[in-house]
Amino acid sequence: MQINRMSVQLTERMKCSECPIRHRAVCARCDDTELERLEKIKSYRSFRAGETIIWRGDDLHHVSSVVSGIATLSKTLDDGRVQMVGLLLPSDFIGHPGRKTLDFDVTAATDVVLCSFERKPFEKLLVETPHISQRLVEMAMDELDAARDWMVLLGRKTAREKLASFIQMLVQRSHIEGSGMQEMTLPLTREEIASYLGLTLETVSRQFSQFRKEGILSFTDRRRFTVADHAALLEATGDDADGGVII
Amino acid sequence: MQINRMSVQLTERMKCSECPIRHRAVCARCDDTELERLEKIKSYRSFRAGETIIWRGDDLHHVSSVVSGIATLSKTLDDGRVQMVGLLLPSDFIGHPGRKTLDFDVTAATDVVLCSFERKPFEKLLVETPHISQRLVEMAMDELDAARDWMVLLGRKTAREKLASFIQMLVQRSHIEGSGMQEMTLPLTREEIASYLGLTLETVSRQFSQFRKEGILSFTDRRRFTVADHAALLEATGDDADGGVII
DNA sequence: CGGGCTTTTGACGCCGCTCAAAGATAGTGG
DNA sequence: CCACTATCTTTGAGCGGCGTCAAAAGCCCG
Repeated sequence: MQINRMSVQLTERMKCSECPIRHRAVCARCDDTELERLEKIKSYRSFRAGETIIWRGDDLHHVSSVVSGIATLSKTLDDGRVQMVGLLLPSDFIGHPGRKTLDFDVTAATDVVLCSFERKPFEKLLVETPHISQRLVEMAMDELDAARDWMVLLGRKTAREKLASFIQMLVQRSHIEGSGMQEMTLPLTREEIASYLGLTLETVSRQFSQFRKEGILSFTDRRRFTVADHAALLEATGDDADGGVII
Repeated sequence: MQINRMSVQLTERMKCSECPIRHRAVCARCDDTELERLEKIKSYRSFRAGETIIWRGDDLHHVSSVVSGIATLSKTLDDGRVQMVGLLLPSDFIGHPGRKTLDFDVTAATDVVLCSFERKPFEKLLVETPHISQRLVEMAMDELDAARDWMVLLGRKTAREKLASFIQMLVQRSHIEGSGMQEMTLPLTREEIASYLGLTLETVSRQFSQFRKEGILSFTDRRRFTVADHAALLEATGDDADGGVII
């Protein structure tokens, strides 16, 4: 765990029309006029890996889209048990229209760049421009679907199935066309993966070792690996042939 | 489990303005004009306890609000393991704007009455009347919050904590003012509760017995009970003093 | 009264947690 | 550039909570 300094850095201005997440983020359906209004209240903010972006209960001054990097949402029980409740990838949205705090911590797992909007003006826009709330419904519904797949994983899957499902999700996500064995990098530590899967870090480590022994995964490094036997990985997820999608 | 006959029954017409869920359902923010448009495409449908309302993958002809009763959302793995992924109470919404199927089964846990809208016209309305999509965002966000609390329960809580949290949720929900020990009725069987909590029905039963032995719950019947020691129940949830809200 | 559910309770075993220690890696400062 | 330290990861040993299997008891409805 790294020290959480307030080292927010402003990134140079970028035109929405040139934004890499333009077509998938909350602004996806906006027309030029709406985009102009968004431009006025937006700013880019950067966070280093390990930094906390938002603490549970903090007053939210911004709502944001993830432009690059990976952030985690997590909840902590009184006695210190932690459960990750969300994984934010580029284009995902942070914020809860109608409320001014979040009930979980948001942390940068890797270096992260956010496109942030001031909350108040954004909520005004939300009422006035249907394209944004329509897109927000879609995104919230998709996230609900993902949350439900995740609940099946947490409630019913074995440690082996959980880890296989997690890796399969990573593969599907980074698999931007062009099959074949490409090297993958784990965006999370063993402890974070354990927190994601409702396991302990020791169990996660043991299951990784097991997959390595079985020739399903091949590690070059503790963070970098390739899927050597994709069929076996799918088999290990416990899902239907297709491999249930998680997020 | 009961046989799932297609015994959908039409309920007599009711004016939206007199609807018991008028102020909390998807139509909460609608003005009279919008309500009139909704009236034209709405119909009431009733289901008996145990009936399946929608099968995973079925073409959706309607989207609906629960008017009365309790419905469950559940997912089944290949080998038969089942995880409940949602519990629908009056005013909750069934449907996924932009898709024509659901990825889970919807089942009536008790007798259920739905207020259903034809899907196509509803989606048209969604684009044209911002009040509906705004309300839908709110509801989806609330459900996401609930799903996240649920993930903590599934991933990190013990059997005892899970059951205590479940009962605490029931108490909070039915506790419509007027404290004191009021008798509660479990809306689900042991098996359904187990499916909700990521446990087996035997473990649920054992934990109920344990709470009875400890004098925390007092049963008059296997479905009816009162909370005899509310402080101890809260203590057993594993949450903060307030008792984390689930859904 | 009898048959089918639901629920309870017991016996037992295993998966994953806990505790512990050593190994690998990266970052820091001399 | 290397030693030192902090962090992350691996691996082992042991145990306990919860799942599995089994049987009996309670309850509802015909």
